Formats: sequence, C-alpha cells, structure tokens
Amino acid sequence: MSRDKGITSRSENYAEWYNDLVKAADLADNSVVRGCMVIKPNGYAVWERLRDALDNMFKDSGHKNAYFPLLIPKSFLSKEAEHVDGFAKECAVVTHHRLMNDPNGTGVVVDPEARLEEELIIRPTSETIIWHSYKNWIQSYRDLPLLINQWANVMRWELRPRLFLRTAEFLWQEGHTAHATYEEAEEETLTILEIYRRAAEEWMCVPVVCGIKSDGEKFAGADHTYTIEAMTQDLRAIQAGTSHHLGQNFAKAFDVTFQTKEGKLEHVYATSWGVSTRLIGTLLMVHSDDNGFVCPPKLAPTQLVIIPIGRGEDREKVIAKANEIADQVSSTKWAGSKIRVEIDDREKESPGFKFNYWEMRGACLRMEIGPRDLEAGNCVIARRDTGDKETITLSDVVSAVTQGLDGMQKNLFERAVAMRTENTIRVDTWDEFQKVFEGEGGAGFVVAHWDGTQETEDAISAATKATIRCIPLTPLEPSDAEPGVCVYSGKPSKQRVVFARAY
RNA sequence: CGGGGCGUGGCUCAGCUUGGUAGAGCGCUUAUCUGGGGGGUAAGAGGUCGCGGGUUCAAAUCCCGCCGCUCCGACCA
Repeated sequence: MSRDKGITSRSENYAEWYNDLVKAADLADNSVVRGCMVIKPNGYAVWERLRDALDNMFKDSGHKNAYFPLLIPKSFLSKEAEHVDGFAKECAVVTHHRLMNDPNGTGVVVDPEARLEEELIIRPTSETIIWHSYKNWIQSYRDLPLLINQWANVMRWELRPRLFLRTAEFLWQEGHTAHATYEEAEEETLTILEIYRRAAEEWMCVPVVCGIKSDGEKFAGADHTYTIEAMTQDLRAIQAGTSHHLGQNFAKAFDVTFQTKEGKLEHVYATSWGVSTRLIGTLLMVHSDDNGFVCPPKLAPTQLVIIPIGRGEDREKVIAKANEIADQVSSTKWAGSKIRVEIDDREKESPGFKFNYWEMRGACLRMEIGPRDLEAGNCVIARRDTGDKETITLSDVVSAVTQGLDGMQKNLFERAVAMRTENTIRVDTWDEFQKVFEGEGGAGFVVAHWDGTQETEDAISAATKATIRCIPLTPLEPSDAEPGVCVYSGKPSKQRVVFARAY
C-alpha cells in the first residue's frame, strides 16, 4: 500500500526534497515576510537541545551569558572598515519611530515627523555594539580575559532565503571575548572550535573538518577565521560554525585598551564565534531520508513513540500496557536525561498512518504493541535509521530502548563518516579538477594543492563554482600536509586544501 | 537589480482560449465499519475568484492599471 509520501525523493530533486522535509517533519514554516521563518515546536525542540548542549560547554569553559540590544546606531558599523564592507549590503535599517493613520485612506503610514535623527540598524552581528560596551568594562589586565556569550536573533537581508539554511532572521549564539595577548585569543578561538566540533560530532552525529579559512572566505574584520565544515548528502560543503581571531582590529576601532602589570596601555585582542539555526539545516541535510526526518537520539524531540494497536476491549488493555511501559521508559535516563516517550493513542488514525507520521517527524524508535503481543508478552521495536524491526519480550523493553538509542547515535555518525570518506577525493591536475566539478550539483570534497594566493582562489571559483572550504588543521590524510604544486597555477603549495561547492 | 511564472475554500490546483448559477483532490466535522505500513462508506461545513477601474444585459473568464508571491540570474560572515 505504498502511496505518495508527500516528500519528493532526494534523487528526483534534492532541493525540493529539503523543502518538503521541513514541512512534513513539522519543523518550520515560511512567514508572511519573505526570508523570515516560523520555527514550530518540533523544530524548536531540536534547537533547544542543541542550544543547551552548547551552553553547557560554554559555561564549563568559563564563559558567561549576557544580552546586548537588537538596535545599533548606524555609525557604529562603519568604525571597522572591513566589517562595514561585509555587512552593509544586508542590513535592515530603522528610520522612524512612529506610525499614523493614513490621512488619504485606511490603514497606517509612516509618520514623516517621526524620522530618527540617527538611523538604527538591526544587528547583523553584534561586534560593534558589544565593543562599544567593552571599552567601559575593560581597564586593567585584571579585567581580562573577558569571556561573554549571548543567545540572540540577528538579521541579514537575504535575497535567496531557505528555511534554516539561510534566513533573513535567525537564532544563534555569538561569543565575544577579550584577551591580553594574541596567543590567549588564539587559544580561545581553538577552544571554541573544539566545542563546535563536539556539538556537531557528539550531538548531531555530523562529522566535520576543522580548518582555517582562506583570506577570501574569512569573517569581515577578522585576522583569521576557523571553521567546521560538513558534507551534505548532495555532496556539497556546508559551513556549520565559525570562530574568529579578531586581532586588535575591533579594540583599535573602539579604542579598547587595558593597563598591563608594567603600567603600559595596550589594545586588547579579541575573538568572536557563532553557530546558528543553520545547524538544524545541516542536521537535516546530513541524515534525513525520503521518509522524512532522521534525528540523532540525543537531539530528538521524541526518542520513543508507542503505537497501541487494537479495538474495543483489546484497545483498552493495550493502552493500559502502553502507559505502563511509557512510565517505565520515561523514568529511565539515557545520555544524561530522561528518555522522551510519547504514546500515539489517537483513535481515528490507522497504525500505518502513524508509522509514517512519526517517521516524518523524526521519532527514533517506534514500539508497536497489540493484542497478539500482549498475549505473548512481546512488543515490536523499529529503528528509524535502519528500518529494522525486532520482536522483544516486554521485560527487556528498557534495555532494548537504551541499546536502540545508543546504536542509532553511533550508526548515524559512522554512516555520515562513510559518506564523507567515499566522496573525498584527491586531485592533482587542473583538467581533472574541472571534470570533477562539471555539472551543477555538489561533487564532494576535493583535496588539492593551492598556491595560497587570492588570485588563484578567485580563478578556481570563477571556473568551477567550487570554493576553498578550509585548510584543515589536521590533514585528512598525513600526505595532505606534504608540499606539492598548485592544481591551478602549478606554483609551489605548502599543503592540500579542501575544495567544494558550498551552501 | 534584470528575465520568466503564478494569484480561485485551510493546502494543491482545474475552470479563462470561445463571458451565462464557482469545481475537484487532499485536509476538516459527524456517524459507522475498520485497524501489525498512509483504510472503506455515508452525510456535512467552508470561497468578497489578489486589489482597483473599464467593456457588457451578464466578468473568475475580455481590456487597462496596481499589489503580492514565486522561480531563474546577479549578490551573499
């Protein structure tokens, strides 16, 4: 009885599949305002888990949360030259503070009398407003390091929005730290990069390449940028998180100095780092399938769904048993929190409908229990990632569930690693390089030598639409770190870098 | 900013060429049978046809103007 699932298959149209998936999994809607996104409870639940995991790691490494305001004076943006270049083109601007009834008709219009003396921008990122504060917060070396994070929304006026991957408004965290030395700031950026790697790999089951961005791809206003890069099922790269060493650029722009032990006045060194709701998009693109959302157990809103089967007297008995099992399982802890269980006892929907429904929504494990099972003292547990069904005795339910969750968390990561490994290739000639990127879609990670120049990077990108995703911190294979010759220019190259088409 | 496409129940769309009482599927409500991979039957509810003007006895349909959305291109820590 396989019917149209309502989700376009990945092979048919990957972009369409993604859109269908977000809808079918009930994660988010487009808002009436282009580019803005309504995050629905099922989607927000995933974000909350991820946010909590990250927040704990930030706190454990000495960071404190604070909150800086949404609106920034327009003049602040231009204090750091590269920064304004990077963001000016995508800023929403507040020009007025009042509306009035339309004198010529119905509705309201902007009151021309209420123009702001200085226009405000809605933060595209908060460096400027934060460094304005830091100037007053920091006087002595004793005030350092200053380790602050904030959870906030930001707005970048995107012309080509896609739910979660690129929206005009998005949720994120942005860390902003100040340090006495370059080296300390460097250590901070790498500490955070490691936290991002762990969030991706240990929570999201998404393997990432940790690396440094080329100058062309670094953050506007940074000295250098570190990144974690993941590979999606359509073989593109996606930048999942960045950590920037800002040098003294912002300290100089906002005149943030501190007095050293020796009594000298010096500019502080800064970092900033962020991950956003784009991580949800990354998660979807890496694991989900043609039946819907596949969610790593640690992040899943529903880890076990129980579907009671049967009618009349049977139904009552089965539901009673289901509740008993749900209580037992949900009082058990897995990976540090109580197992999230739901019983789908809706009467009208058929069992088959519910199977599909929960698969779309990303439930990790499904328990089917009916009159036949009750008599035999059994139930059936199915796993979302593999589709495997197993009959188990009721006394083993708790261990079967925890093993199922363990197995799925492990399998998703291993599967993603395998996909990445299969689609990472080494290329040494320009002919071959171009051939790999023929056509429109992703072509995996291409690990090739690069002469280190911006001109070459631009030329390669213009010819193939592939960009340098990063220079890996740890070579993917030991030989990647050996010198060679640039795949494009033939000039000397220190090591191989990762090229890909990117989101 | 350039080029295409589309606006009709909650959703997806048909109807428009050739003007004549607004339709289908899905979803929703109620009843009933059903139930281990998207069930069946029956009865219902729900629409100023994007907005404004024009032509006409009569406009979802023809004409003019506007608005909105969307796709492609350009752009994008």
